[in-house]
Parts: sequence; structure tokens; C-alpha cells
Amino acid sequence: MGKLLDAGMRVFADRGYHAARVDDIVRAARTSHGTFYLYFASKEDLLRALAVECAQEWTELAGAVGPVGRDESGFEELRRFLGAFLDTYRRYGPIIRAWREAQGEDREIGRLGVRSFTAIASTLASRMDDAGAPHAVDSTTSVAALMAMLERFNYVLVSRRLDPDDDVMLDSLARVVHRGFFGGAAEATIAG
Amino acid sequence: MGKLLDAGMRVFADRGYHAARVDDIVRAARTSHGTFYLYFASKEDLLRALAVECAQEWTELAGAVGPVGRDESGFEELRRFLGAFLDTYRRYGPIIRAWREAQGEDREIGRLGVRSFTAIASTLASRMDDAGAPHAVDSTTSVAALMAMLERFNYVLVSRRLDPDDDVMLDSLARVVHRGFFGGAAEATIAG
Amino acid sequence: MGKLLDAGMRVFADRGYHAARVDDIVRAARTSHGTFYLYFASKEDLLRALAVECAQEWTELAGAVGPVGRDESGFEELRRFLGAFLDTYRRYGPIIRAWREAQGEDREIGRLGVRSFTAIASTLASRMDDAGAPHAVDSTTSVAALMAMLERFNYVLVSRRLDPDDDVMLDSLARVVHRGFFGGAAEATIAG
Amino acid sequence: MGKLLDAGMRVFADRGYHAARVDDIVRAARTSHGTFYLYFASKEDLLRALAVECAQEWTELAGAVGPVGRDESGFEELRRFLGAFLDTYRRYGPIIRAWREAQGEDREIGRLGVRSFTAIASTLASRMDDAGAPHAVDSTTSVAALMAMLERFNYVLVSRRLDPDDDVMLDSLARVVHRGFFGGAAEATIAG
DNA sequence: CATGAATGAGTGTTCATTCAT
DNA sequence: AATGAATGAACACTCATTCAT
Repeated sequence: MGKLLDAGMRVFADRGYHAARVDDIVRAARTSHGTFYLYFASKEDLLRALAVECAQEWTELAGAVGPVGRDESGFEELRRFLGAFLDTYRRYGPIIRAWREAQGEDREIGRLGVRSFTAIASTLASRMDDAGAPHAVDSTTSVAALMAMLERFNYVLVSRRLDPDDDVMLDSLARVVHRGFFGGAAEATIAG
Repeated sequence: MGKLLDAGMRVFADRGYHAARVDDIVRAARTSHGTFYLYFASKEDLLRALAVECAQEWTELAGAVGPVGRDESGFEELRRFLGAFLDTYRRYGPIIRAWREAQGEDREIGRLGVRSFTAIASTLASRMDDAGAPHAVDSTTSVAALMAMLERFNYVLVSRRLDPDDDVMLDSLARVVHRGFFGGAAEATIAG
Repeated sequence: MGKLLDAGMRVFADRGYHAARVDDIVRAARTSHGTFYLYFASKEDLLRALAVECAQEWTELAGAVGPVGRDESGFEELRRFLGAFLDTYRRYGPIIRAWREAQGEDREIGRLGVRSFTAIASTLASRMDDAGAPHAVDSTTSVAALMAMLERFNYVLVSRRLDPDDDVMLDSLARVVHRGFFGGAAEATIAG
Repeated sequence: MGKLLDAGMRVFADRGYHAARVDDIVRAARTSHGTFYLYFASKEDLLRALAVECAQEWTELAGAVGPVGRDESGFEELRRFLGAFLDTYRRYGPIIRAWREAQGEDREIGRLGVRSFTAIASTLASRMDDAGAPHAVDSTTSVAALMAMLERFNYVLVSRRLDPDDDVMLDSLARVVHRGFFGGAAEATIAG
């Protein structure tokens, strides 16, 4: 039920997964324990439900990435993707945080995270290869590093409740990433 | 006591912070509960003690970073720093993991992490500025992104217990970062 | 409602009284919780309804026992009674089982069992006395023992879902009981 | 710990297995919940511990039965066995009651009961055969019936907290059983 | 008559922490 | 300094029962 998903979101955000009591969630949703267990098998199941929503968005996102070439249009595509990805963090940030907290104990929930994450990373990597990107660095490392950056960057951004000026920050971020992969070729081209 | 620190390290690594029982730690250290509380005020206190060790290394590391310029020697310095930083993850990885897990609940332990982390980030940023790096991107964003990348990248690396071929991986990573900031100028120079 | 009585029988049989959930019964009857409480005041009330059916049969059975004398016709009468009694176990076995399980907690349901049981025992005892049976043993003890034997014997028989060859088993059982009371006089007479 | 075993005995006796709360037991033992779970894995485990004690006594009892022949010395042996068996009921009665109550749900605890019971029954049967007893009834049925009688008889006796005059009752019981199997031959012999 | 979503009191169990020895 | 038996507050979860529709 929506009330419980919302309440779960709020309480997980405020207290984290472990510190969140089912009682807190139930109270926040103005329902009873019984109702909670009518819709969710366990506290962990509620987290899973929340996480699945987020993972689905990521999957859709990955499907929508176009070729990311070394030229300015590639930069734009990357910027678009980054913006959309950051947006999921803005909306699911607290859940992602709780998700991480729970990973240590719950293997299934951990796998869900790794799986959906790897999916985006490899899609992005192939979109760069499709564009014939001859990045002079090890591709596995690079993509892993890129995703790592995005992941953690977004995480910190959201967990500190920063609402950055999108244009400036996103631009810088996209520029750093694009440069990292293509060695500033775009700008050079432009400059030239 | 050393036995307990070691045991804590092992148990936190195996089970994570929440799933780790004081009993597990005590048994691993071949001591008693009484002894545990003789040296540590709480389970959380043990984690803190372990985390402080790691935070100190980071502080020392930050103090030892030289100027990171846009030329090849800057790249080398960056590479050195990256290598050292990754090494702390190799040694403290499990603790950092537990540390994160506990952050949701314990504000003090959370602050310790943010503080020591910010310290490295700002030091590195200033080392780049010292070197007169005119990176055409927002500096706050860039450094934050860089540290985010390192942090998460190392984390994943260690948590998957990967033992990568240092030279290849480290080189690629350093190259991506250096390029990201300086736009491939180094290589261009070399090429030129 | 019949559907619920049937479902209760089945579910109590499968899971026992405590493990049986009202939800199980309701689902087995293809009705709703609301309907359940429309016909029965509680889960226990359903058991009581089922038990009463069984207790009534026992009462009727007791009323139909004729004189049980020491001769062969007494043996036949005893055998007839035993067969009928065993038959109620075959039909109500699972209920009797649940009934017992519930006795520990519910005094009223317990009393129903004791009452209907004592009724049969004393009737049978008087039928033997009517027949002028001079059993050289304490009559209270003997009848109690007899009923105990039948009760438990039937119970085990049914709960193991044994479908014994009636003639052989019933004959042996009746013979043991008859002998126990009359000291093998019947056979002696026949033999003579 | 003894305190908990004793308390468990008392509380199971008073309330039955399901109605007994761990809290009741703990309070009766003047300890804490923590201590309970230090010595027993669960409420059921406490019952098992109690039941095992009883089952062991039965096993020992079975080992000590001598030949039960058709003559008066056989009767005496049977009487001795019956007395000892009844005594275990006097001491473990409440546990046996709880044990039964739990059987519906816990297969392991159920098997323990069936196993130890079957052991006595078959031992007794063989002791009668050893004695060359030519009982003109089906032996399986007879022994089963005998044990059933004892089991239930004792159970009722104890659960009603009757403290019968041993000599009269035990004598009658033993006489009924012995006669049931040997057809009153003993008395006949004596009479002759 | 029938429904089934909602309830919440009640229960077994865990585990960080203490303290008498 | 070291022990480990004892503690009890705290929590997730269950399920018989109700009542608005």
C-alpha cells in the first residue's frame, strides 16, 4: 500500500534501515502492525519493494542511453544521462542509503543492487564503444571508475541534501567524465 | 587490546557491523565479554577505534601529497597518491564497510568519516591549485567527483576481494582522473 | 454452516488445533473470515461444535449396549460395542485429536470430553454388573482401564491411519478385554 | 539449569504447553528471559529436555523387565513392571501431557514419544513370548492394546491427580492384564 | 447474508551490557 | 586484569477477531 511505501521511505531516510523500527513506519503511515504485514512479508521486504522501484528506473535509463562519442554531441548525451541518473538519486537517495546498509546482511538485496548497477555500467560502456571511442585506457577500469564516481558522487550529494545548481555542477561533472575518457578531444576539436 | 582489535576487524569483515555479535568478536579473540568491556566502552567503540586508525593514515597521506600539475610529473604524483590511497582500502576495507553501515545510526562515527574524507579531498584540490591547474571545470565539483570515484571504486574493488594487476589498473585510473582535470594536456604535450 | 464444519474437520486433521489458522479453515471452506464469525463465536467454538457431534454418537452408543455376561453371548455383545466405538474413532479421529490438544487450555471443552467418556464407561460397567459378572477385581479400576485401553488403542489406530482387518483385530481385542474381566471362563466353558 | 527444568515442569503442568508463556516459566524460576535462552534454545527445547529424561527412564525400565509367564510369578513380574511404569507417570505426568499437546506441531518431539513407547511395548511382548506364553489372541494387537491401556490409564490417573491406593488398584490392573493375555490360567492353576 | 481489509494485544527470541567472583 | 553467567529492555512478527461496506 502506498501509505506504507511512503512511510517506509521517510523513516528509512530519517533513521536508516537498522534503526528504523516497524513501529515507526507503522506510526508514520497511521496504520497498524497487522496492516504492515498484510502487505509486506517483513521489514526487509518493504525495503526490497522500494529498491525494486529504483532498480527498474535504472534499467529503463540504461535502455535509453544513446551513443556517446568523443565529439560535443557525445558530451551532450553523457550529460543527459548523468542528469537523469542524478535525478533517480534525488528521488530514491534515502532508499539507496538504506539499501546499502542492508546489503551487509541480506545477500538477495545486495545482488539486486549489483545487478542493476552492472547493467547500467556495461550499457554505457558499450554505448561508448559503439561510438568508436578509442580511449587509451583500460576500458573495464574506466567504466567501473566512472560508475563508481557517479554512484558515490550522487550519494553524497543527496545525503547531504544539497540541491546544486544543476547546470553548473552537471556541466562540470559531465566535462570531467567526458575528458577522462576522450582526453579533451572535443574541446580541442572545438578549439581547433 | 590488540587481540580484540584484530578479532573485530575479522568479524566486522565477515559479517558486517550489525550482524557482528560481541560474542563473535570475543570468541574470535579467545577472550571473555568482561575483557571486551574492559578495553572498549561498547561494540561501537571498537569500530571507532578501528576507524580512527584508518582515518589517521588518511590524514598522513593527505599531508604527503605533492603538487599535482598538468604535466607528466603531475600525473606521476597523482598515480602515487592513488596507489597509496587504494592501499589503505586494501588494509582497512572491511572496516570502512562496517563504518559505512554504522553511519546511518551513529552520528559521531559518521562525522569522523566525513571529516577525514573532506580533509583529503580539499588537500588534493589545493595541491592541484598550487600547481596552477586551470581546469576549465568547477573545482568543487571536480574534486568531489574525483574523491567520490576513488572512494567507491576502491570500495568495490576491495569488497569483491579483487586483487587487480596494479600497474594496468592504477595507470588507467590515474589517466582517467588526470585527463578529467587537465583535458589530456599531458599526453598532448608528450605527443607533441 | 456445513462447509465450515467440513473445512474445520479437514484443517484440524491436517494441522492440529493450535497450528490450524482460522484463515486456513476459511480458505478451505472457500468463505470469508466474516462468514466464519457469523456462524461460530470463535475458533474454539467450531471445535466444540465438531466435538459435540462426536460426543452425541458416544451417548447413543452407550444407550445401545446390552448386557455383557461372562459367556459367549456376552463376548459377542462386547465385540459389537467395540466395533461401533472404533468406528466413531475412524470418523471423528482427527477431531478427537484436536479436542485433546485443546483440553490443556480450555476447561469447558475438556469437561465435555471427560463427561461423555465417563458416561460410556459407567454404562458399560453397569451392563456387566447387570449380567451378574463376578469379576474378581476392583470394578472401578477395571472399567477405567478398559475404557483407557479402548480410547488410546483407537486413537493410535486412527492416527496412524491403519485400516486393520476388522475381524482379526477386533476379535483379539474383544477377547483380551473379555478375558481380563471374566478370567477366560467363556472359553473354558466352550472347551468343556 | 535445574531451576528452569523445575519451573518448566510446574508451568507446563499448570497451563499446558501452548498456554505456558516463557515469561511464566522465567518468573516461576525467578530468572530472566536471557537466562532461559542461555540454557535452552527455545520453549520447545525445554519440553524436549524434560521429555528426554522421561524417555530415558522408560528405556531403562524396558531393559529391566524379566520374563512374564502365565503362572503367578509372571503375574508378579507384570505387577512390578506396571508399578514402575505408573511411577514414571506420577513423576512426569504433566510433562507427558504437554508432550502430547506439542506432538501435533513438532514432529521430532512426536517421534521421540512413539519411539520410546514402542520400545517398551515390544520388549514386554518378547518377555511374554520368552516365557512361552501361548496366548490365543493376535500378539500384535494384544500388546498394543495393553500398552494403550497402561498409557491412557496412567495418564488419566495422574492428570486427575488421583493418588490411588496402590495395592488394590495395581493388583486389579495387573490381574486384568494378565488374565487378558493368559486367560485366567494362573488362578485356575492355583485353584486346582 | 457475506465480505476481507484492518486491527493491536500478545509472544518468542536476541544480544549488548554488567558485575560478583 | 580477567571471567562468563546473568540480565531485561527491545523488537519483529502473528493471528483471532471486528466492522464498514
